[in-house]
Amino acid sequence: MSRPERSLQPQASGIRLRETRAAAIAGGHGIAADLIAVLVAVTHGDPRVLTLQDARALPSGPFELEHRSLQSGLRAWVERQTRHPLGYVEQLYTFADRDRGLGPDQRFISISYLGLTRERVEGVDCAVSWRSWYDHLPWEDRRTGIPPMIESMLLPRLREFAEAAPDLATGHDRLNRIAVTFGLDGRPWNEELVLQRYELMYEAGLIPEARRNRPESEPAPLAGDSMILDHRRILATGIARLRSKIKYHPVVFELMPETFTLLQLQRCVEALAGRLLHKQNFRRLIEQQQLVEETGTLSQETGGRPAKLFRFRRDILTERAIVGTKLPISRS
Amino acid sequence: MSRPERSLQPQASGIRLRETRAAAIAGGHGIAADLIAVLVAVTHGDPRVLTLQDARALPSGPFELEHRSLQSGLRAWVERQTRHPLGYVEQLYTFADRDRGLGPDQRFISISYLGLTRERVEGVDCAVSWRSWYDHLPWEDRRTGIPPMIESMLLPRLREFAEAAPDLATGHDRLNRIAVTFGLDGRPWNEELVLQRYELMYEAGLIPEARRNRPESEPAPLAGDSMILDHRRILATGIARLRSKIKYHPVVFELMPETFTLLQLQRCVEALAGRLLHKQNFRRLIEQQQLVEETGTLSQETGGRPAKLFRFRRDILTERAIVGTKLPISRS
DNA sequence: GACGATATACTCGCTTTGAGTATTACATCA
DNA sequence: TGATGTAATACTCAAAGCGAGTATATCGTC
Repeated sequence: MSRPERSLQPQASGIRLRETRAAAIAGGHGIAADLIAVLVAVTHGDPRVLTLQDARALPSGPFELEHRSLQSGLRAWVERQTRHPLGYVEQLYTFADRDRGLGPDQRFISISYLGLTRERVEGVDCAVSWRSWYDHLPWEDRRTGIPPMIESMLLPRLREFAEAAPDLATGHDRLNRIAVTFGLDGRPWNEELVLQRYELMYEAGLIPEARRNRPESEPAPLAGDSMILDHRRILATGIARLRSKIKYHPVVFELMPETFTLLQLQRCVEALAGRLLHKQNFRRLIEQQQLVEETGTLSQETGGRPAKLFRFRRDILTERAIVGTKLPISRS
Repeated sequence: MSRPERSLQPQASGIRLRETRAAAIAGGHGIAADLIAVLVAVTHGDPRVLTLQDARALPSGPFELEHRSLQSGLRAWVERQTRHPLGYVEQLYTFADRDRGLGPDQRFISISYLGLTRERVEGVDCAVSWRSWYDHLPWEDRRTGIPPMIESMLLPRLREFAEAAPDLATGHDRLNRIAVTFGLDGRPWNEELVLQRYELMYEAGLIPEARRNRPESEPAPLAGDSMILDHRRILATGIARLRSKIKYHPVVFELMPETFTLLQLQRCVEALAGRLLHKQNFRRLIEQQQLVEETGTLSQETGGRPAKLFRFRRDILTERAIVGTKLPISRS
């Protein structure tokens, strides 16, 4: 693929960039808007996210006056700079916490987006790369069992945090949050609690980003590769949203090639959810929802019996609105 | 209750306010941030929303530099001006469409929030009032059956819109959207599609707000009371979010008094969902989820057999994280 | 032609859910 | 005082959904 016109962000740190832009804002009442993207692809069974600055940052860019809307502004610079067709795009969250700004007179509003695409092999700037999101949040991947680092490292540190509580009630509360978010004491693991787990660890000081103004020379991050500012938090928000979304809306197909086998589809969902699925029941679910249709051809690359190739039935998106009711609605 | 220090918005139109604020922004690159709130309460079985300017606007205010964060900014001015304790607050969506601004050099970013509270009888400015949200979106209330205005007015106008399509494919697509969003031809009604219905009607020209620069003297709104700018759209977004949320998170209780009967709780959910529920199954659902506990006292005000009074088990919020899985997760 | 690997089909029991009927307990009024 | 209206609560039952399998088919490879 061709080289982008300019790199997504200068090699200088994100902080530096912000200073430059802040200076461009006139007068005392400065508010500037940033767009931040969590761009996701699944390749070789790995959920990946597009990063910059050697995996230290998510792509971000200014929202400018000439943009028609936030979403079109995002599409504009992502597609221009990565030459990626951006399929599904969804707004995540808008932040404007005081500590994101630079001083009392400047303020950054950051609007984050989740985007789904397919990874392309590109000859882009090597600072731009696709990374497994589990590099940044390793405790979220339970496909090969519970990661040992949870028991060996996270939980001891989290329990210390609970014990260091100022009073008994807070301590109990912390222990309870640990147990709920990490599925302890017989509680089920809930893969959607990505943000809750991140926040708990942030409070417990396990996230290096939490310690402000720390010198660059400090020891390596405790748990997972860290990122600048709150980018890892935004990543966690994106993962949480996606893990929840795949359950009631057929967005997985945005991440799949045109045709695929059911096992490939399953592996993709497993990559996102961070846990393994029951094969036969997964097939039943997909088939009864009529989300896919056979192409008529077979894939020989399976190693065993050839698998039927399927394609997503795009018309299903308009045909019915897939939402689940949990209310006992009266039909009479 | 005491009078607020100043009214939520000056009596001049919202547009006027924006001009004033825009002028306060220096230079050519002006971005200003607005906070807009959809404040919901349920009173006497009616879902209500706090409005200003004789129900023509939602409360909104500027996001200022001294605010700690967006959410605290919102809480600050809502609680100060309405003296309402704001329980549950959730971010809805951030807009910055070009036609929301005033010129090529100014831009408004609007961050909208959903807030749940309980209505209070207040001696406030009479321009501030609680209104049934069905005044603005009457087609959304199906508790007493399908509103006649759908068949008599909306559908004919929507079909006209479909027929006026530039080509056959677009026409088919429009008919399909009408059928899906309004549950025609045997399709089920889906109460969550509030925004989709609104947008369809907006495109069809059934929403007076869609026609810009129309003189104030024009005929009354076609369907539901209109609001300034895109406030009705934001209201629709809030309703949609809430209708979806009540199904997997116990937020209804934010709208209930301390103690309540199960029928009162049901009526509240029905008000939000815009449809009736099956009484016995509703009770079963509430009880098996252990969301409530008996207070031990009875309510005599039921008309028939006295009903047990319940209270929400607040501890459930931390005790478990209520989320539903739809993935066939393997347990072995 | 056995073996390993994967795909696909089919089964079975348990739980959940939709849609009832039956019974209980109050207020009101003839 | 007991018939009547109204609402609360208990209980039933069938169908659908879901978790967890077993069984069989079809390839490549040795």
